[in-house]
Formats: sequence, structure tokens, C-alpha cells
Amino acid sequence: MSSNQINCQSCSISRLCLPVMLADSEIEHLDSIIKRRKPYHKDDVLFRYGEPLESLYAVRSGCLKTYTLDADGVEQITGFYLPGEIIGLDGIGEGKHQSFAKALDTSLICALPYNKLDLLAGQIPGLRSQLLKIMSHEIQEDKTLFLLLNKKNAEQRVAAFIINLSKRYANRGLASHCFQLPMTQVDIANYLGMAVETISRLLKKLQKLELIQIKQKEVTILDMAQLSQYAGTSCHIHS
Amino acid sequence: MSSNQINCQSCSISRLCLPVMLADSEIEHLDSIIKRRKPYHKDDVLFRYGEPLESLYAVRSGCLKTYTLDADGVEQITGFYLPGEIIGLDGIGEGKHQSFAKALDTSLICALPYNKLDLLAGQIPGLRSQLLKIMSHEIQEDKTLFLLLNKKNAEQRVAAFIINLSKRYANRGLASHCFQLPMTQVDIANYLGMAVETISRLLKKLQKLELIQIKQKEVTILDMAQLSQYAGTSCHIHS
DNA sequence: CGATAGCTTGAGTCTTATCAACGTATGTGG
DNA sequence: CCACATACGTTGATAAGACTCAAGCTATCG
Repeated sequence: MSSNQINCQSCSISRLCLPVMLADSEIEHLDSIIKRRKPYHKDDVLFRYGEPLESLYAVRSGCLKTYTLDADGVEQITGFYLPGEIIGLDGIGEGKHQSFAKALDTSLICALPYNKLDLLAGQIPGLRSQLLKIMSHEIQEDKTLFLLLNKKNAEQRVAAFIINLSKRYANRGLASHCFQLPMTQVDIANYLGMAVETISRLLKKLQKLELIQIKQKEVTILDMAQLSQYAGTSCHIHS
Repeated sequence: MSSNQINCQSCSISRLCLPVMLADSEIEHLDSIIKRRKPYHKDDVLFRYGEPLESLYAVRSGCLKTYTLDADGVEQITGFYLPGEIIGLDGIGEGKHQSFAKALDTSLICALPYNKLDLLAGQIPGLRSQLLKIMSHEIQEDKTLFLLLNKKNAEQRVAAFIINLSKRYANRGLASHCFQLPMTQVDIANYLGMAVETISRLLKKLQKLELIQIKQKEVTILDMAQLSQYAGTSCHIHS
């Protein structure tokens, strides 16, 4: 079966994606507007800053990053995207992409033409609702990230970054205690607003403390409980 | 005329809010679900973390902050909201508020019952579209803030914070070169992830450079061009 | 008028960036 | 299949930016 014949019903991450809670007939309708593209390869660009927003993109497999360029043309990474996540939501407001998107790995992508998706959202209440939920989640995660970067020190950021990846893999039914880092340390440093040297030192420190283990790009979490504590427990309900 | 009789048609910030591009009849429909509450006063709490999300809230006048509490119960400010802005979007995904919201000033608020709004969004394409745009804008602004905090030093953050406020006032047709800071320096420090002392010193520095002037809570921007340059020009289109 | 929250100022310290140099993978073409 | 080039990661020394602590000042409100 070629990748073009995969549909939402058979997609392993559909429960994280738009089809959540849709009836079969509705999923078929959604399915009919989705364009499944050829695989993207490492460093392939999905879209560029300023381009008209034709589609949102759902990641089916692989990993991508989004980034802008600063005044000096230096890349500023704004997010990493795993299977089941939707890329391009920040462009809806302006009708133009607000960032670049590039594959970090060989990745399968579903393109969701926005005009059609918007129309369909008018016809299928469950789809409208799910689209709003996905956007709300992104806002929520951005705020969590904001707190992470704003209030935590370098050690906590690195620990929290690893935990975050682990949880996202877990949500996808993938191994969450042992996984490949899809991005380089340079990318992590860029994303977390730190120097590469600091990332390297802190990853080494976490290894010495026997909280994690790293072999090349493979991370193994040895003590999730302590790692979480290390990351500084997250923000919660109080009075 | 009591504040309860104000409607979207007569609201001065409706063009920033949900009614954008709706027909009169549609606006009336929207208007009918909106509850206009008594004024909130300084330190009144609009909603709390974890409460069921019954309504989104549109600010009509005044200023509010949203915040979470960290593990030690310390306030972590996640946003400031001016007239025309919508509060509570991050709670849609979970159906529960993901933060606390508190008035910084006497504020007039429109409550938008979410269930009704969602239904109405199904009936009025322009409303659905505008809701998505507003959420998209919030995502975009969160990403901009992320870059600000992640890549810029303390001076640039403070300068960018003032410019951001100024632009938001300008959008609302309010004086943008001279305005009241609705929040304390403690709040600004918290929001920007800095010590109050640093905020104080840097505001003083910007005054010495004659880029801004501060009298009590009143900020006057003396040289916007240089202030912008100082803040580090923002992220843009490149190859 | 006094109490309190908010702001200012200075001195010392610590975290993290920067710079420089070196080590280790990876992959390409000969 | 090896050798080289290049990207990626490590390590150490130094420096700067921002925090912390301490103390004093100034609005504001009851």
C-alpha cells in the first residue's frame, strides 16, 4: 500500500489529530480534502515565512521544526513537531505563514487545505470543536513553555525539555523512556535560548546523576521521578 | 445608559473583537448571548485555575492579568489583557480554565458563554472564522513573546514590553506615545522573568537615554524609532 | 498621620555566555 | 573502502549580565 492510500481511519495517530470524535461518514468527508504528500526528507522545507497559508499540515511520521529568522538572518526555532501535531496554526490570523517549517528527518505529512477545512468545520460541529481544541491546546502549551523559559534555570529547562519529549512520545504510544532525539544539540540550545556548551554540560551532568543516559542521539530516562523533581514541578491549582 | 445596555454595535472596540465582518443581523444574534457584567474592580478575580470554562471574556475597558501559581504558590503572570482582547482561550481544550484572571483596574467585561458561542460559530461562518483568527493571533503573539524572552537580554525585553503596550494602545485608537502603565513594576518583572530591581534600573536607563519618560505610572515615549532599535528589531522574512 | 505597598540604589555573588581549542561522528568522492 | 571534509559535540578558562540581599525612599490610602 503506497503512502497515498493511507486514510484517516487507518492512521495510527488519528486520535491525536482532527478526526477525534467524528462519525465514520464525517471522517470520510475530512479524508477527501486531505492531500497526502510524498515523504519529506531531512532539511526539506515545508513552507516559508510570508507564504500564503494554503494548508495546515498534520505530521504523520518523522519530526519537523518551525523557525523564524532574526534581523541578522539567524534561525530562531519556535517549535518541534511530532506525529499527530498540526503545523501552521499561527498563520491563520494573517492568512500567511508566520514561520518556516523544515523536516528534521524523513517525514510523512498530511496537507489540510485551509479553505476547505474551514468550510467543513462549518458543516461538522465535531470538527469545528476539535479544531478549536487543538488551537487552544497550542495556546496552553505555549504558555507552559513561556513559564518554563521565563522562570526556570538552565538545568530545569533541559530536564523539562526531555520530559516534554518523553510525554509526547508516550501519548503517541511510542517508547517514552528510551527514544531518539530528532534534533541536534544546537537546535535544542537555540530553542531553549541557551549556549550549546551549556546543553552539553547539563546533559552530561544529568548522566552523572544517573537520571538519564545518552548514547549518540538515543536518550534513556533512568529515573523519571527524580528527573521531574529536577525540572521543578509544574504550575498547579492552588487557592 | 447603564453599562448593561451597551451592545456590540455601539462598542468602540468591536472591530478588534468577535463581531468583525459580521452582518448587523448576525451581530444582534451574537449580542443576544453576551452577558455584560457589573464592573470588576482592582484585584477582583474573574475566574480561577481549574474552574469549568463556562465563558470566554472580552475586555471592554480596563486591564486584567492572567497567572498560574507555581509549586510554592507563587504567582506566575502569563499575560496582560487590554480592551478588545479575549481571555480564557487556553481553557477550551480542557474545558477548564488554565489560569487565574484578575483585574488590575476597574474593568468592564463581556462574558461569552462558550457553549452558545460554539453553536453560533456553527451557524455564522464569519464568526467561526473570526474566532479561529483570534486564536491564531494569540498563538502568534505567544510565539513572538517566546522569542523575546528567549533571545533578548533584559534591556531589550523592557524596551520591547513598552513598545508592545504602545502598539496595543495604538490599535485601540488610544494615545500610544503617552499612557498609564496598568500594572506594577513587580508585575512587569514577574511577566518578563526578571528581578524588580533590574526593571527599575533599566527604566531609569531608558530615561537617561531620553527614549522614554516616566512620571509615576505614566509613560511617555520620546523616541520610538530609537527605542525600537534598542529593543532589537523583530523577526522577519528572509530567504 | 502612620502604615504599607511600591520603587530605588548599591554591593557582592552566581549563573550562564563567550571564546578557544580539541575530539568525535558522518558521509562523500576518489 | 579509505581519507578527508564537515558538522556536531566536549571541555576549560574567563567575563559579563542579572540576581540577591540589604537598606532607604516615596507614594497612596485608610
